[in-house]
Amino acid sequence: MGNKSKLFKALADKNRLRILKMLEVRPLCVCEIREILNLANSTVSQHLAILRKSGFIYEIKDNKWVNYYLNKRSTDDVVYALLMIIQSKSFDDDVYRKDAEQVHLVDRNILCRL
Amino acid sequence: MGNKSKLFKALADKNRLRILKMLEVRPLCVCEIREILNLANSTVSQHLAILRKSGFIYEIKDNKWVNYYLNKRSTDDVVYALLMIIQSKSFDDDVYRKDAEQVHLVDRNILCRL
DNA sequence: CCTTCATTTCGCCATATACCGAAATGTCAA
DNA sequence: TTGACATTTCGGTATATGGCGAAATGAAGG
Repeated sequence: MGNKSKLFKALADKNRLRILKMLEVRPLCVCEIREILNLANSTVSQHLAILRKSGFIYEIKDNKWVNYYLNKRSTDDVVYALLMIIQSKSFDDDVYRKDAEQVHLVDRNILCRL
Repeated sequence: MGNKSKLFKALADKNRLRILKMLEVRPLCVCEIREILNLANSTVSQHLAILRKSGFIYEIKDNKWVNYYLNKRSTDDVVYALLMIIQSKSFDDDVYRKDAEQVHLVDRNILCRL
């Protein structure tokens, strides 16, 4: 329903696509994403809010961190289909591969201080 | 390859989505689209250029008109999958339905003068 | 070659978006 | 309650985008 272009707007940003591809590897907190994308915490937080409002991700608070998850079981057909595309083999890029490696390396207990 | 966000940017506009949904009904020229969207010819032309450069549509010149077609047989997996979503039953809206009606009614021989 | 007419390109303006740092918020543990 | 720390919200700025009208382009016919 509503405004379909809003869904595509959420995906129409290089950094937000990188975030979704990283969440494909595992759930992440803001500071882990900040470290990999090399952006300000506030900027990452904004991107996550946009992806969450569109239904592509959801959050679960855990201790002092907020973990963000890829919403693989979205009940919105369009969101679900879009996430399938983004997770498909064809949706690939050097940047995404490098980010995925970083996701395995980052440790929130070391890097998280503003 | 290249910049995946560019594909989503092309779809991240209300009027460009309306154009794709109208082309689902039948090929159209610039002035028919202008009439339905109520935009300037130059604006429609820009939107079509963006959709064409991303591979969602193609053009075939016919007499004095340029006809734009939905590129249903795109060889780019991602473009193909995105067009499938846009053509799916779930991708619906009152605006798209009204536009589709208009597409049946417009006659380029009557309305085309700048 | 000249005219006509659909379309595209250009220059400009208003709004939307991405980004940052600073301040506010929220949560946990001392 | 207070302090520490992850996150979000706020205010501001630079760039990107969508819109228009005018001028340029291109194709068809006289």
